[in-house]
Amino acid sequence: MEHLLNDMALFVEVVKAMSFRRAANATGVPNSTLSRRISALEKGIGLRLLHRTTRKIELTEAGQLYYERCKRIVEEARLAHEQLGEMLAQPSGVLRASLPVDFAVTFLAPLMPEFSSRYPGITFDFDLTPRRVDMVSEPFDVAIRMGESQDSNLIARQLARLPTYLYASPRYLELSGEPSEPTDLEQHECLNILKSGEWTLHKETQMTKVSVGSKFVINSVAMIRRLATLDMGIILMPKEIVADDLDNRRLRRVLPEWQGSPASVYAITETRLLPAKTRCFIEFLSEHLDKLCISTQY
Amino acid sequence: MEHLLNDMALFVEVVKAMSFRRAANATGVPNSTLSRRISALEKGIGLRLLHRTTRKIELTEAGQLYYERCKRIVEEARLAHEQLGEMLAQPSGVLRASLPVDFAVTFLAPLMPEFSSRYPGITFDFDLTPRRVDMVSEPFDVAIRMGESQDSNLIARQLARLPTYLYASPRYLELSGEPSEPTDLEQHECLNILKSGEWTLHKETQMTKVSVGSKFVINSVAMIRRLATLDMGIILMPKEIVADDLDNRRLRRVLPEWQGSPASVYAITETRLLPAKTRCFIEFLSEHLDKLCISTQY
DNA sequence: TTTAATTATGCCATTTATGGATTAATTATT
DNA sequence: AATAATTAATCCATAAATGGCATAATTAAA
Repeated sequence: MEHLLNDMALFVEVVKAMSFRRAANATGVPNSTLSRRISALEKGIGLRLLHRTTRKIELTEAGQLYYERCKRIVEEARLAHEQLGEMLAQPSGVLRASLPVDFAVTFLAPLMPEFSSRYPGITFDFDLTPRRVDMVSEPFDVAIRMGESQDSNLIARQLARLPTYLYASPRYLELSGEPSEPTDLEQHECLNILKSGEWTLHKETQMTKVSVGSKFVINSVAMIRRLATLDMGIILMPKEIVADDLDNRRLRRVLPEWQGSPASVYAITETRLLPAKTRCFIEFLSEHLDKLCISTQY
Repeated sequence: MEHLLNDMALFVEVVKAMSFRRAANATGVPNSTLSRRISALEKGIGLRLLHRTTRKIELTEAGQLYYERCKRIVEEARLAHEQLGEMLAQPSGVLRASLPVDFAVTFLAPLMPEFSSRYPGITFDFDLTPRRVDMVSEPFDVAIRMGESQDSNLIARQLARLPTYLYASPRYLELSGEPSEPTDLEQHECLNILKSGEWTLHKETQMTKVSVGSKFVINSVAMIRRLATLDMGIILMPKEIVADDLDNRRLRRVLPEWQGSPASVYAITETRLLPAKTRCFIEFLSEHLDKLCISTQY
């Protein structure tokens, strides 16, 4: 009793084909179903729409009237879906993203000129407030997170695994001595994001874990990096973050044979049913950050 | 995967209520169904339409766009159905009927002034060609038939059972003698529709059958009646048919204690799903012919 | 007139959707 | 801060729709 809308579409098909059978062939809906659905529609309305003879069908007066209306309605519905399809295919609209400021400044900013010119229809609304994984209540299209963000019922796609390296300022190393083995780090001030107590280091096939300590608990990469340039300790992070400091010799690499566990970058969305703008953004980031990984891996 | 059209309507309801629960209350569709149908719609389109939190829902960009389209489409569909509903309720249009000429002249014609003024929106297309029960191929809204017309898969509604009486011209009775018992009829020229050989006669609780013969096989009531007025035999028919002849003394009743089996009048339609014009016509005939039956029964 | 072809519908086993109660989760209230 | 209340999503037994096949009925062709 509530299939009226869909039956309308079937009715339009039958009338267009002027035959149940041809409509069945055209639509893939079996003729038994067509026949039953049209009958149900007629009963639902209370009027016969088609005069059926075994050889051909004709519209009744009511059917003629109804068809004219239905044709338009079904057509408009098709257009509505197509329009949404374009939204799926043609990236446009406002892209609302929540990102860590350090990721935005270091990785995203350099990619924006190309992205923006490739997808001129997209405008941007970036929120760099740290850690806001509300996603469900906040109207973000996507959030970028670094580290392991395993929030339940959110979709996390890994964009990159950035290799990390150890850095310190020349003056810090002068004062505290340069470590020559990973275990030496336990005697040093190791500035870490949050208060985790263990760094995993790799050298070719070797792997070792060192528990590291620090006076600081800080949730800002920029601040940790700034402290490192002020000779406050050793840091472990992707080289891109400290590229400037390396150029200016404010920092230099420590234990250059060793590297830390890659820092994962995730794009987090509330659903997999994404509009084109979001899909393109994530895809673009994934491609370009992947390149970055490969180019710096070795 | 093919419920898109109906899900559109549900989506509109949910958005109007801005809540699955309220939409469920408003529409009677359980919220579990709403939830599943909206999800199916989103998967079908490939885009999320609603941002759901446990406390409230919001439209996504795509949802906003889609809603504006859907609202209009659903509204138009509702209007289309209402318009057809009016067709059901407000009798109008051309009424195409096939009727026996004798029925039309004798019974229908006198009723037409009242019917026509009660339903001014109806115009008429009467076909008085004898016996055309095509119905399915011919675009008749209704056919009136007298006698027993038990055509399969056509809907026959009995409009009246008209009592029949025996009539003959005074001169015929002079020449052939006046029957005093039903069995006397077997010696007379009994003019009959078609070539049936038996008349069933009633007198209060008595019933008797007489086999009757005639030189004629005729399928026209008018012709039989004309022959009777020309002293050619005895006829058995409703009194209304011969009312004029009775007034003019061209015919008078024979065996006045006896009457024949009632002649049934049927309205035959192809379907029960009738537009108002047809329903009103049949209803009107039924009422007025019924009155006729009762008034003449005794 | 007979034959063949075409079409809508009835039937029934299978697939699919439904709906009431439960669950998980979040907001408003105390 | 903790509780209560409200809401959307999930589960599963039941109900309904589907689709392939057979049938009836009719027209076109032979």
